[in-house]
Amino acid sequence: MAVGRPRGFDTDQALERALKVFWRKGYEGTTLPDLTEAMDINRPSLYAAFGNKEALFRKVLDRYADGPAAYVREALEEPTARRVAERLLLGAVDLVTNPRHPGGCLAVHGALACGDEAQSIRRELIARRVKREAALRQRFQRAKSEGDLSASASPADLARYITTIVQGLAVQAASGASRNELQRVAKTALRAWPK
Amino acid sequence: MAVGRPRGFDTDQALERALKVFWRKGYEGTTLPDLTEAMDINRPSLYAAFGNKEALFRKVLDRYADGPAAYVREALEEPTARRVAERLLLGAVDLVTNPRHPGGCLAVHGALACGDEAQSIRRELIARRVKREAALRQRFQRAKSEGDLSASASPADLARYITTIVQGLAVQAASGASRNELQRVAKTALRAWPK
DNA sequence: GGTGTTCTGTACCGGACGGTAAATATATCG
DNA sequence: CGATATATTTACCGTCCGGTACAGAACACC
Repeated sequence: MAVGRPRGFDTDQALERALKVFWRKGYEGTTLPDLTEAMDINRPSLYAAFGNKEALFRKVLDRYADGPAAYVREALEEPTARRVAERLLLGAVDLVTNPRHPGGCLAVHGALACGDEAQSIRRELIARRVKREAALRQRFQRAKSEGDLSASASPADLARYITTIVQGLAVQAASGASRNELQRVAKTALRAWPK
Repeated sequence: MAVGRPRGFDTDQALERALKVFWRKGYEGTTLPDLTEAMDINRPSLYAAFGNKEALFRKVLDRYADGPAAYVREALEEPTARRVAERLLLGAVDLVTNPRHPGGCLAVHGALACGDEAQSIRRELIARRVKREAALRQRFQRAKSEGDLSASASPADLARYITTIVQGLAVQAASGASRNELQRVAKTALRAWPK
């Protein structure tokens, strides 16, 4: 066991609570009192354990990707491009309308537009979105070489199309759309899938 | 002419400059110094002419709807549902990737997630998004009765689908997608349109 | 040319922001 | 039992926030 006074709170639980707050209020809209109250720790403890507000948000982002948004990686492992697309869309609907979550997508509305101080977080979120789209494009490329995606289809176009819908779903959920409504959007979107 | 000292600036031009700032930084991310500097007026003049930050933002929203986003109303006047959808999608692409604009859509990322102080603005934006979708649904309903939209099509589903894509386009543009890329997204999306 | 009215400029308000110094409490190690 | 190391607590820092009081400047009216 480590020397010194042991930590009086569970960092994992604290991170989970911070995630919920950032998810609901975005990066800029979340204040340190918001965080310390939700995490039930005081400010110096937060700084000692997580660095600062920005570092905490990045840790929260990783947790988000490994937890609520883990469906993305799972979707990429589906056997066919069509099923990848289906799973991505329906997984997104589940995520953004899950009543146990704050609603919407942390990665989309965490810092879409923001002041100068949050620009670095904004860029980080953009980078993650771009990276996710790239992974999807590569998956569709592979599908093409494997023959389950038509030779005339464009992996880049399809990846961008699916990504666009997923992001649109996040905005819709933030505007109050229901799970059922968004499932129908996903279904409609899939009608555009190449034969 | 009105009595008293005349205003030393053009309110229309000032509003236009405020629009650009809010568009780029969102409601919360925009500070009063950001505004007064861009508008080239001092703070008491801003308050005398526009009320306060929130009232200014609402005026900016109206200007946005009547200016850059006026394509929405025009789109609704297209003769067929299919052409309404086309015009809406391509108009959105033009708007969110117009190099003369800040990029993205003010109504989408103005206040998607925010702190307690901005909740009233967030609700206002949600209300406007919902209203716009309702107008589109009614237009598709009309199209159905006029016969240019298949009897089996769902106006509600289609309206939500198109709205979702438009909002996704805004996020894509904020992530750096090019006009050409998003035009291809719009084209792909239209493949889902009912025969 | 005074007078009333409105706008501009400066300087300021209380409060909230993100972040930290310093003292105290609680553990392990010798 | 010290001695050492880490965590918590309280209290505070400078800065920026949105909003405004007040005095002076520029016009219309009589």
